[in-house]
Amino acid sequence: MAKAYDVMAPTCPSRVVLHRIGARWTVFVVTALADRPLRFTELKKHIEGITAKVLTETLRALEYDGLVARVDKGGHPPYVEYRLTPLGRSLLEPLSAVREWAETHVPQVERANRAYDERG
Amino acid sequence: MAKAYDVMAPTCPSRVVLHRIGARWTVFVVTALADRPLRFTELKKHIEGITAKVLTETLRALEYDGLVARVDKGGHPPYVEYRLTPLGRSLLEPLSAVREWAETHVPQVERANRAYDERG
DNA sequence: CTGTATCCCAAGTGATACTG
DNA sequence: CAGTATCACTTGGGATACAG
Repeated sequence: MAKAYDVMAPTCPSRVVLHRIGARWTVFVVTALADRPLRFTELKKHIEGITAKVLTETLRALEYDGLVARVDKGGHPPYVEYRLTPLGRSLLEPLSAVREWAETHVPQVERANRAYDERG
Repeated sequence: MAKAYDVMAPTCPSRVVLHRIGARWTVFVVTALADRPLRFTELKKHIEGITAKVLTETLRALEYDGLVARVDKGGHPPYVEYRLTPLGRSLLEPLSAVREWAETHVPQVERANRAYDERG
């Protein structure tokens, strides 16, 4: 029996999903929420360099896809926390593997870049 | 001792690497080359919907980063094949995990989308 | 604190046509 | 077969200011 979904097929919905989870900041947010829920500002501090606008967009997208839950606890000042859903948690391992690959293979990639440049 | 590289740091080179391997078509090319080397046209046929221009750009980027080797065997008509390097092969497992997650979780994501829409 | 609202820009992508 | 060359276009992303 054939696979139900195949990213190699141009109209397969899995391409949409793959594109979503491959969005620039997804891996950062999911990684940051791995251990515990975080509030908006905590997330922003954790993911250095992200702007409020982009963080908001990323969180909305993840919420839309059911990867992150937004929990509004109300009060003044507002208290909102974000946590991984079970679905989001299931993505943690694959994404962490990619993130770790990036962190551990910087030297090899840089070496390859230099080699390529020297060859012309 | 602290990690040598940390994607959460805004200037860390691992962010560049992560961005590169997160490029739209990287996962497709790496996946396609998992089992055997492929020629340009074979790759293009395999990854349905990719254009020659984008495939070329993706292959050049992967070559630059040392993930893919371009082997020109000459002749007429030209015979060029692309194969994963050991470095590229080491990326295969992480990327396949992400691709498989996308392929297996389409229903859950679609359900979350509907739920979100119904809530408003 | 938790966001929105604008505006702007560069990069990425895609369609099409062409070449060695 | 294995690409290049253009061009048009969209989208994502960043800066900044503001609001409930």
